[in-house]
Amino acid sequence: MRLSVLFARTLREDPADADAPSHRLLLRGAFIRRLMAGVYTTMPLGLRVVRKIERIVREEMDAAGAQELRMPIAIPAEPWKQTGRWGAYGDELFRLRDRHGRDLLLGPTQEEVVTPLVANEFPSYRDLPVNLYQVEWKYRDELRPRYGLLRGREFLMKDAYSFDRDEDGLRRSYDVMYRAYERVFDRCRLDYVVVEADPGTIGGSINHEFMAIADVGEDVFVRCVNGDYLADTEAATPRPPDALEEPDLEPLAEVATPGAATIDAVARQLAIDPSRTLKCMLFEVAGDAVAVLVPGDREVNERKLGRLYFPEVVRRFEDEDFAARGFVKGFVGPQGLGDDVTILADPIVRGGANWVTGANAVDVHVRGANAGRDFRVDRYEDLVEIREGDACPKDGGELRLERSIVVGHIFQLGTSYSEPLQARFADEDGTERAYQMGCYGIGITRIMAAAAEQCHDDAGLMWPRVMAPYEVVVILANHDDADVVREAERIYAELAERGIEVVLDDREDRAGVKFADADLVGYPVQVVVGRKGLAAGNADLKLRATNDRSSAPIGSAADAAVDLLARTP
RNA sequence: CGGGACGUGGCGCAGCUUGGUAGCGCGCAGCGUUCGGGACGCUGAGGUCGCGGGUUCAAAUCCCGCCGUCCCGACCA
Repeated sequence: MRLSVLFARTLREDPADADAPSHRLLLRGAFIRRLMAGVYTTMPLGLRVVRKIERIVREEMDAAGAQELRMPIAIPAEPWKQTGRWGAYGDELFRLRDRHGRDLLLGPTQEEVVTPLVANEFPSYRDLPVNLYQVEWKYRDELRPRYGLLRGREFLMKDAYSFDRDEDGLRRSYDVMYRAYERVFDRCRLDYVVVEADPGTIGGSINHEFMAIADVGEDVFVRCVNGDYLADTEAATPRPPDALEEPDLEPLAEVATPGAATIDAVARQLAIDPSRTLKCMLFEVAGDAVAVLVPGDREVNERKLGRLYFPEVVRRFEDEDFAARGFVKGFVGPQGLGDDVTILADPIVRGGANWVTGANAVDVHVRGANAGRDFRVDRYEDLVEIREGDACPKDGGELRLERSIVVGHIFQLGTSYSEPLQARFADEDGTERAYQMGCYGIGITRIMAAAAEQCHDDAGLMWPRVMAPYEVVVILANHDDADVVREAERIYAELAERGIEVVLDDREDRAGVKFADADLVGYPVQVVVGRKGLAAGNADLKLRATNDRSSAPIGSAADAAVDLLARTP
């Protein structure tokens, strides 16, 4: 390819509405162009990157025994109504209606298509297991698209679906995919971690997230500095401090705290650290009141609480609840709560004594409240929001919060789709059973953005070899010099001949413009052919990954480029 | 959907407070000089000032409504 004809105009300045490095650089490098919020045209350079990622994914899926097919994007709503997702997916679903008034949707994921399909085609246990995948554009009307390709409303995803006879089979299929995913992300040279994710409200199914480390990532996870613990913030459990050995118990005493209805106000009035206070949060679960105790400087993680009571819904007390039960908002303390209130405490509370907490009366708190003596704790449960610096549950090491981008997510679905869709196969004993399903997603366009986040410097992108749009750029530094042109053309042809993906920058621009563009677009290797180098019989090379420059005799410039390419990550 | 900011040639911005001929830089086209880290000179093309309404002799500028975009939050493969 010659850059003089390539449909790619780089931008000299940062676009005003791009903030994240990947968004900024992909726009500037002419990989993508925005059409509307969260929807982008993939330009020729960008499409080459996408294709390369797809190829890696396809190779690993095929190697794992999955079979590629291609399912429609515009799909009927009926099966979605059966699984309940027509309603549950809410406004995120792109809905449309055909001329006959039938409801359709643009697929955000394809369980409702693939499941009935498999039930029709493979109705016997002898057909199983089977794993089907596709690489197709997905549509989700995100609440807030952002960061360019990182959260788009249209995005390219590889989605795979496994069907097994039983749970053992599902686990085997899942393990195979888990390992295939590791190979995909290893080959993509991503710095990533795998975490067992919050089972959430899907129903306690096992699932893992593959998360590429990036500052702009939307998902926060914790990692022990000693490297032995990784967890999603929604699942992370800090090691509680040791219980006090022989606490010097103060007497319980009331203290006036006029107007101090917040932890901060109480701490200020009494001149104590917020961590000395005991926060008592009230929730309503199935008509009963639940109190959660955490130190005043900590937050309750309501997702953890929700999981504890799933499928019951946990709701934070509102003003009416306080009024109805006679609690004083801002002055609630556990010592006054009756037997009808379940009192949960985070284990961290064991490490403290002589708490300052509400006295269950307006403008009054108490000092010296102690568990056991002054109030009871029905159960200790992990309910605290993890934070930077907490102790690792495994070795007590310091926990650090890091951000990441979810590039892959795999689930053991079980029968949660096959049951409502009545997708059953005949088992060996003749009975009908619902398929045990797994689903496995990889965000192709998201990998592209994540790689851009991880591989760039001030000058531009630094693609790993496997996803670079082209491997080598031959820069013709003086387009008006016949010798330079001849040598550049020769090296370009030789590299192409050797199967290297190469572009020739034959534009009539000054050398500086070409150098800047080469750095911006991020070709792994640059070969500069110009008058200056030629006078010494050399071509000059640059390895973008390190920005190291070198020279090679013009006659062996192609060899030198190939050698350098081999040194690109 | 809540909070914030912004919308002026392809891109980045000024002009708006105090209404009166629509500007600058980059890019684009032509000519010339330059030519290994985003050159310079001259000439030129290109704009419903997001859209609609209102005030006014007169609106990019003031008022009302809407739309769009980005950031934070809620939410989420």
